[in-house]
Amino acid sequence: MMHVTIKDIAKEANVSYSTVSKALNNSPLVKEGTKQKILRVAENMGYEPNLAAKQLVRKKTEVIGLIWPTIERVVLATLVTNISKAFESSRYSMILSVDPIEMAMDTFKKFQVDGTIVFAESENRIPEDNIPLVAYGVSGKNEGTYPIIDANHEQAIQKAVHYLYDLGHRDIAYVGLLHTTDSLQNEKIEGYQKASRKLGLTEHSITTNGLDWFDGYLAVNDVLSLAKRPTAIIGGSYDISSGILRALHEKGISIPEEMSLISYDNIPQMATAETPLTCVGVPVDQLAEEIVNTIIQRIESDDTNVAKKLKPTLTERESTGTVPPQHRSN
Amino acid sequence: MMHVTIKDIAKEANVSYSTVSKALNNSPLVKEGTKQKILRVAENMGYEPNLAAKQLVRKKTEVIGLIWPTIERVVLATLVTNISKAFESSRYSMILSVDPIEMAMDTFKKFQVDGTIVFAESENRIPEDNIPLVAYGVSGKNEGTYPIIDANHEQAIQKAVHYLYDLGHRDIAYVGLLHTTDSLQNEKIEGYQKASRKLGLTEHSITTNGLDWFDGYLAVNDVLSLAKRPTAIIGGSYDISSGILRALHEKGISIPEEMSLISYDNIPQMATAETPLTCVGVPVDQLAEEIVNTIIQRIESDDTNVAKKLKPTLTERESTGTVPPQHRSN
DNA sequence: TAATAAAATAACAACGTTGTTATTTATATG
DNA sequence: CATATAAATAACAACGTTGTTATTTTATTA
Repeated sequence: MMHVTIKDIAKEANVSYSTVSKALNNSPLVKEGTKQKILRVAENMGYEPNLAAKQLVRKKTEVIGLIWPTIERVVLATLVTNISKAFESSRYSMILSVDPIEMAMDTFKKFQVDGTIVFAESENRIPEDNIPLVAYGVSGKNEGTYPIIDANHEQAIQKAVHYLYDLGHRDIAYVGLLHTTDSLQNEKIEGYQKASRKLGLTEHSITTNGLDWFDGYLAVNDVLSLAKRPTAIIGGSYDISSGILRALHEKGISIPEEMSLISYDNIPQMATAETPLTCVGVPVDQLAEEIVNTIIQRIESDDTNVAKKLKPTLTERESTGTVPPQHRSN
Repeated sequence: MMHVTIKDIAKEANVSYSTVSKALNNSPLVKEGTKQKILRVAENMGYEPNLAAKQLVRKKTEVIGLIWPTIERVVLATLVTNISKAFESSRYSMILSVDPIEMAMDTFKKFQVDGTIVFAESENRIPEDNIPLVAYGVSGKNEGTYPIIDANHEQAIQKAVHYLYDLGHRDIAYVGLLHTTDSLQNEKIEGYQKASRKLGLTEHSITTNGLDWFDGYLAVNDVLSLAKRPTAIIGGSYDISSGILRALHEKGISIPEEMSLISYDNIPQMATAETPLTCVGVPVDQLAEEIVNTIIQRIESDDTNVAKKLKPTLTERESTGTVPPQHRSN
């Protein structure tokens, strides 16, 4: 059985194919009665519109391309899922490429996607090919040809520090990747430092060797051998925090009675960790929502809006509590 | 500047647009001289062919859709990257959807992809929508409307056992997810059991609670408290093995002097683990190659080939060695 | 009830390609 | 050198839509 076209429907319904087209697009120019009849016939015949033809005349695809060159990072996987879900309630659908940016752009240009979302790692300018573009995750100075959506990492960690402070903690360690050129990591550290200074706390920052779980795992030894043993730890990412969590369990340190733990990254996985983790960061669903809205807005109103730093949220779970009595400062 | 079409080129080059079309498709029907001229003009004008138009008449897109509903699994991420790479040397390109199968199929049907690859988790039949389809990873009985590519998990683990046996090991533990309905896991266990029986070894299978790294980490305690302490461990997956590795390091058990470790999954990450891991499984690049070839072949010759179980390979690294002297059985 | 306005439908030209058929131009043949 | 043949190019109809313009049908008015 060949593909059925509007002309087939027209013949079957005894109308002209232009009327069919209008009916299928719910145009007010066709009488309700005929519209219903045509719709029914189309349904019966199993009509599927031909995107290529539509595209050829309308020059719109209602498809967004997402470029994700580094699929190995779990946090981003969650974001992708959320973005995909966010598109469901719009008239757009999403396709994905894991190729390097330039290549992916080429593919998407061929497909004539209406817009692209790029998960960018470096701060390098992305060559904009006059397809509306929105980037995620390249902080740094933005020269403003395309919007950049980013979480406010600094503020997130600050929030974490203040939250712990309010619970009575005075010795709070930060475990993450220090001494790096990765601006994302650096922003977090700055948040930690600023908040500590503001609250008059001594800083205990412990560097890891990488961003994997065992990097966090190993760092716990360093934390515990600090001159003044901290009562709370802030983990710089989901992976690092799960390593920390594992190590603490291992050493029989109870959470949150003896040690509070709070993690960067606000993703659902935090709730299903060994001990459900309190965390800070922009919730992924919110992030996804924002990215989707921005690209759609940019497509539909050609709005060259500027970078957006999203406000992080703190989600309280079982891994944090008030400071243990024996450590309470007078 | 508007999009340049073959008609624009035709005007510029003083030929008819049909000649331009032929020239651009390198048809033997146009004289070498004019062909060159046209190509030059096209280049100069920055011509980009319009896929929609081409597609409308040719009914081919030379694009393959990959459906990957469960992006959270790292091993699959590596496979995706490899598949994408494998397509580079063909005339096809690949797009990805992370939507549920039915939804993704719909999107791809709209795009009129020439074929789809599905990463299937369950053994449920995938509704084939007369777009050529190749599935990856649903073992089980295949009723044969589409090819299923799968690694021979059972044979892989058997290979691991035999390899360890040849190194002198007589007490080999298997750490993985037991007692499950997940047929992939079960195949591995069967491999372990069959090989053990064949070689007359006592079985030491330790079940984990899940497939995460800490599941492997935790299982090590069970391994070490077995009546007869094993001299080698087979980890059921990359994640599990990295947990095992971590735990062994932690406990100061040297690898491979005191304990050999071999992992299922043959991915590049194995080489960059704390201790480079010996592993078994079909190498991802090979798997990717096979998947790509199969779908292309199916598209181009409508070959309804049957399921393919790929032969696993053992890659030797630093985590395995001969059995320690004190454990040697006479 | 004819004239007129409004509503519904039909006709048709785009959109940018490919592939088939028709025409022109160059080359070989007797 | 006229003629048959081959090579090169041009013309044009698809492909399946949308949107604009032309036509028909129906409703409204004097």
